[in-house]
Amino acid sequence: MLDVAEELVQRRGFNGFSYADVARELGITTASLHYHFAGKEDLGKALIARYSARFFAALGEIEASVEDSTQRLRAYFNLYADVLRKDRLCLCGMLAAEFRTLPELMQAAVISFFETNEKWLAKVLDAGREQNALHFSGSPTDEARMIVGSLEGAMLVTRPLGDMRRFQAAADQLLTSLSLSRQMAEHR
Amino acid sequence: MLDVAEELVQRRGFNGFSYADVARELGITTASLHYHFAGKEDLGKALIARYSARFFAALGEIEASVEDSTQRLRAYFNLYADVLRKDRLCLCGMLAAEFRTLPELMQAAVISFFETNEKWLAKVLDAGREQNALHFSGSPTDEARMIVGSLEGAMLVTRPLGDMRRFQAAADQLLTSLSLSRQMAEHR
DNA sequence: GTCTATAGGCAGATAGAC
DNA sequence: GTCTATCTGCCTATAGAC
Repeated sequence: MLDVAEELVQRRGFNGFSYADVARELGITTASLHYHFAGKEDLGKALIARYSARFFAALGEIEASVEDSTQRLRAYFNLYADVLRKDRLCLCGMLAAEFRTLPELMQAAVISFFETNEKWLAKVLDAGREQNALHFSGSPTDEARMIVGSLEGAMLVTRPLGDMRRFQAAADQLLTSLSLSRQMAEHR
Repeated sequence: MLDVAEELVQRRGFNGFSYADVARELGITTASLHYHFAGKEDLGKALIARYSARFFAALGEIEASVEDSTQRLRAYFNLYADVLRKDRLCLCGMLAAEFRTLPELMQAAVISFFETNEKWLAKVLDAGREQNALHFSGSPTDEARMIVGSLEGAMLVTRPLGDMRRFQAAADQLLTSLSLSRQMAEHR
């Protein structure tokens, strides 16, 4: 149920799908859907909550299984690539576009997703720089924000153009610029 | 008429506004709107056409009035910042999110916008590198794609978070990394 | 939990008078 | 060009039977 709705939102947007779409796909009626999610806002909140939980769990998984900072970044970028490969946008990236049309509680949940996401990334960046494995000029927070924006934007623009390599090129370039050992160090 | 519709699409998305919204704002009826734009798709096509024309005219203006490559980039980034300052997304960035729900001709027009946009930017980047004013590792085309994605994404994520400085920080970082003279040169 | 049935509203769109 | 009036369809949502 959430699976079907999630796919629809990530592909078509929150304003681009209906209860009827979800119900048809599941072979049930819209009335049944309303039993589980009284209103579309409830469904939306549930979707963000589950997506966030899964995403942050994946971040924890990366921390647990990957030591190297560069490899952690690579794994992090892969989370986005996996979404895009399924011809979807990041759920919260899509909702960010539709932000002005969303109920308040959904807006707050979207903001919270990005803040937590960027906080985790900033931590990884900070640690990587500490170990002299990653190199960037500004604060870890600013760098994290820049990276999240770039990844979300790369997904956004890649999908219409339909060439997955475009996203990969952007991700590779981010990774390269962070890994190059001499470039930024000289300017600190 | 197009002004009102454009604002609505850039703020709320193509699926997030109606003929009634436009008509109300203008003090006319939806029937009158249908006289000028038979269907929503026609309105959408007209919006993209005008937005693209205006955007590309602005690019021409930059070429005509600014010589320095770095300053051209700065002016280019400012086009995006100006849109965001009005609490809007790039029209085609918004439509890229909703891509899967758009009529075919609108999809084609969105793709065309990005291709022309990136072609212009790649030309500026190439010239700048030629003059040793800009520095990047891959092809001008790849770099242009990366920049467009980053700018679109920065707008996307900045708006919900509501802090314009976030976009500026991302733009500055792009500009800085392109301007630094030593970093990439060593790795060519 | 799922159904049928239906409400009430708004969407995009059209006919025809002025 | 703009209007009134209207259509048809889809949307979210609810009542109540099974």
